[in-house]
Amino acid sequence: MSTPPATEATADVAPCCVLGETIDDGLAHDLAKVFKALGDPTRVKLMSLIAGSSDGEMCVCDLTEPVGLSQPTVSHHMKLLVEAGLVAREQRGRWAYYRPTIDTLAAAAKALNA
Amino acid sequence: MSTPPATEATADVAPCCVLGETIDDGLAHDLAKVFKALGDPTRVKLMSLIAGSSDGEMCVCDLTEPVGLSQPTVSHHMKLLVEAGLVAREQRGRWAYYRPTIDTLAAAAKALNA
DNA sequence: CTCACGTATCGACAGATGTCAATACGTGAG
DNA sequence: CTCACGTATTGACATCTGTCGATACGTGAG
Repeated sequence: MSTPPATEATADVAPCCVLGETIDDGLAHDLAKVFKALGDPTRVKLMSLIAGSSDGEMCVCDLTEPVGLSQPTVSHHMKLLVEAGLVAREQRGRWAYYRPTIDTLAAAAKALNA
Repeated sequence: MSTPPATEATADVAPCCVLGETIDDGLAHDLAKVFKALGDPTRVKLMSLIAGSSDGEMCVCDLTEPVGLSQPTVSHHMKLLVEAGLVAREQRGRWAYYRPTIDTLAAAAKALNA
């Protein structure tokens, strides 16, 4: 990426959006990052799988089969979800466990209802 | 696209998503379509502009300047938002007015909390 | 009808994105 | 330490996406 060195990592949606006020460039960028992370059917499925799991968390090894993609690809998608702040990653032993951060999506959606 | 000829036009999010149940391919596709439409800072701004306007609706001519893009580009973005079911288009005279359909986003977000 | 004007479509192009195979990294077991 | 195994990174490639200029389409004014 020609990534602007700024900002980054777990874009946290920001406070609000008063009626009649237009959101600024930075907020628009952060919101878009969250929505873009969910703008792929595979990642939607991943989110659904994790959210719907009995423990509320899953490791990569459990996710590759349901979505039918290679391990590196799933790992890539999970990284995007983490960077968007939609899931949290926790390393336990050799496994990486992911759990949803549902508030992020709710906050992003709320910011647009304005 | 190698687009499946099926489905299409104003993807309407679908009913639900019970806890413990994984969403199917079609629903994942529809949800992704909605989120992808908001996965661009320009479109986030456009949504915000329209939602925040006093009349609750705006025409393309009022949108080009705030986002600083050409008319064809704005028209293109609006088309995507319409196809995602996030805004409704109404032609009145020579102008095309757009108004938000906020329920679409709320329903999509809800489907993921599952 | 003809014209002006707001909007949509087309063609083109640079850059982003999803995917994989190959490989590197980290951690627990022996 | 060494090895096996789960995960992440890299490099490559086809496709998708955002943007523009040029142009076509539709509608109200004259």
